[in-house]
Amino acid sequence: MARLAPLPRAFFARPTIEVARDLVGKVLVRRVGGRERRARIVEVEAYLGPRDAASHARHGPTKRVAIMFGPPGFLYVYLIYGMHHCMNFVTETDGVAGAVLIRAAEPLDGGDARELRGPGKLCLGLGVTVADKGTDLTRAAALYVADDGAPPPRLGRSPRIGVDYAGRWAARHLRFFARDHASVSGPRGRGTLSGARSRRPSRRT
DNA sequence: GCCACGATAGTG
DNA sequence: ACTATCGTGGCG
Repeated sequence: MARLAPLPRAFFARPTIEVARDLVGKVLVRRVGGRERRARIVEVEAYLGPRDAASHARHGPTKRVAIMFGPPGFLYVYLIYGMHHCMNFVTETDGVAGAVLIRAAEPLDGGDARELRGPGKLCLGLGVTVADKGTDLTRAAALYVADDGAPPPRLGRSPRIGVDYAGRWAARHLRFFARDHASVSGPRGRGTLSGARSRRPSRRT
C-alpha cells in the first residue's frame, strides 16, 4: 500500500465551511500498534466560532475547547453523553475558533461498512479517545488526513444533527456528506437524500 | 458546591 | 420514544 502524505497545515487554515466541504472524500489514516487503518470520510459538520450557538466555542475559550481557538490542523476530541467520543479537526487561523466534526467514514481495508458510521462509532472503530486530543493531524503519525487522489464526491448538505437547541443556527445547512453513500450516518439513512429536504414534509421551520 | 444537560446509539 | 452515563459549564 502506497504511503499517503498528510494534508498540510494550510489545508486546515481556511474558513471552516470550506475545510468541511473539502474533507469529504479525504482519507483518514489511523496508525496504532504497528497497524495502519484507512477510511474515507463521507460525512462532516462545520462548527464555527462563538457566534455559532451550536458550537462548543459558544462560551469562549474554556479549558475544554481552548484548542478550537488555537492553531489549525489539530485534533479536538470530547466525550458526549458520558459514553461516546467525537473527533473534530481544528480550522481557521490561530486565534479564530472553528472545527469540523467527522461524523462517518467508509472503511477502506474491508470490514463492516457500518462500523464507522456515526461520530461515536467512528471514534470507537478507530480507537480514538480524549487521550488523542491535541494530535497534530499534519504529521504522519498516529492519526492524520490525506488525499489519495480519488475524485471529490458529489456533496449533499443539510442541517446539523442533534443541535435543535441552537435556535436559528440549528437550521443552517452546515452538514456535508457524500451523496448516495451507504456509509452516511443517521437513522433511516437520514442524509442520503440530496440535502435539504427529508422524506417527511415539514415538521418545523 | 450543585445540578441540568448534551455535536450519541441501541433497544422497545 | 426512552435511556445509559459523566464531564462541562452555568449559576450561586
